[in-house]
Amino acid sequence: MTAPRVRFAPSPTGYLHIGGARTALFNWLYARRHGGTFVLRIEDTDRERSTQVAVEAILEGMRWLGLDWDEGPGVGGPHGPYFQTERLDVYRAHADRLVREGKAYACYCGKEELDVLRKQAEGEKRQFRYPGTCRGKPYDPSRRHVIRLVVPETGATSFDDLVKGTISTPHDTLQDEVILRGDGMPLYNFGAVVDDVTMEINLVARGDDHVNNTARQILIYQALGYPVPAFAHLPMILGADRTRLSKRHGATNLMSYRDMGFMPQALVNYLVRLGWSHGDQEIFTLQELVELFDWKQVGATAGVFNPDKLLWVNHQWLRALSDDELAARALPHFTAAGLPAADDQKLRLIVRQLRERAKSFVEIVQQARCYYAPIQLDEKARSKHLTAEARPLLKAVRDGVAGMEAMELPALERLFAEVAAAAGLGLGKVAQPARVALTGGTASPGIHDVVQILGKAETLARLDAALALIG
RNA sequence: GGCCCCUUAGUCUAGCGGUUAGGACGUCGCCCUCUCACGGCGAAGACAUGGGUUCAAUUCCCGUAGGGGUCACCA
Repeated sequence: MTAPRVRFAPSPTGYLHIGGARTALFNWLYARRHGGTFVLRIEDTDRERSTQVAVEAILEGMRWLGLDWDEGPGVGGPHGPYFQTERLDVYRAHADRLVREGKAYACYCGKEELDVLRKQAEGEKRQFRYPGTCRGKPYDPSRRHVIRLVVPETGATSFDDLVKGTISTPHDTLQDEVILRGDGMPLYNFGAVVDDVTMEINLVARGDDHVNNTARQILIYQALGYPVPAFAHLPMILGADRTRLSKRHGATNLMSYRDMGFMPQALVNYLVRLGWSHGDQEIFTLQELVELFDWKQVGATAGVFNPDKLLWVNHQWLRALSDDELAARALPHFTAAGLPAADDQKLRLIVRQLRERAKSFVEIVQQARCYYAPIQLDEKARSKHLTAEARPLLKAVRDGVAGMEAMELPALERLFAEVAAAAGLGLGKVAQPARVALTGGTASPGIHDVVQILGKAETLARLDAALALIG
């Protein structure tokens, strides 16, 4: 088989969203799997909505996920330019040829008059189709016009989708489509086809909201006399209510997941499993995915985005990190939260304890807050554990710690055990009050670890404060 | 509404004519235990529905219902 050339062609009208990221990922995986080429093309012909900021945001998202492109913005390539607005002459040339060959024609109908017809059809509960008024009219470049493709009225166009199987579209549901606007801008279907042809794309993989465009595009390929590529339409990602994923369902901006403390590997892992599978395996590295990816395993059904599962996947990735890596990656989130953490031994002790307890960097920060800021004493925890009965126990722990040189785990374990034994109580009777005094709450890593993280001075200070509080 | 696509537990999925319908997230219970996690064990929970085809349908075909997508001088 010839090496695949695939592309991801976002329009820069906003940030890179979850769905787009998955489309890009599948394309990238396919290209890498077969030693093909992954092209990034920016479809910015909607001048109203396209922005440079959005272009940057999309590139940033791609880089964050680790999806590098072989041709496109920044890297160039032999089929450039890769911004559609820089390719207007290409579309014009192709459109002119179609007009010359009688496969397309200039249409002088105003938008307003067509809207009237549209309304009328709507009123009669009729399907509106452009009536072909300008078919056969002579070409007059001096009048403002659009270019329409001559679409057959009978028959049907079908294709074999790599994920959905054979899909057929009757021509009577189509119309003489506009391929070039009055201002010379190509319409989506035309621009995409001309670019895919000139960029030698041989497999088009995109969201299945494009299924209905495919027949129209195939008609354009045929009018142009070019080979039709293969198609793969990926099912949509839905929200919990099974409607198209949107802001209402939570964050759809890929990069906001970075800010929420997710690892890019986790997003890739989760996104690929939403619609693709390899037996019972849940966790995949990018390398594994490159080796295993296959359209055959891509499901045809839309999937609901499940934040809980994403969090679980993220946890799997997080806990697999070494202490050093985990600390380094978590640090920016501490800083963002305004906590004075540094990449030091203390941070490493903290992340070592929190890797099993926190599923994201943000959760790590939440759970580690008490080691960098004054404790926020939970009232229920205080009334239950910082009691008169607990006072002598805390005092004993305090004095024990005061008498120790360094905060070594074995010594701390001995201390807490001795205090409990001396009082004839279980370890919990000592540990819980101490935990509340030291962290402000009832949930934390092992009490010895907490003391070690806090260090001698801070431990004593917090214990004294608790003692004073009890009175 | 027309057209197109989809349909295994709450969710993601395995399955590709004969299985006690498997795994994962989540939920619940028990164990471990200084709390919380982690881990271990266990439980509840699915083939939308009606017809065919077949010795045999979750699996193949058709209808119905439900869901999604799309019907622009947007992409």
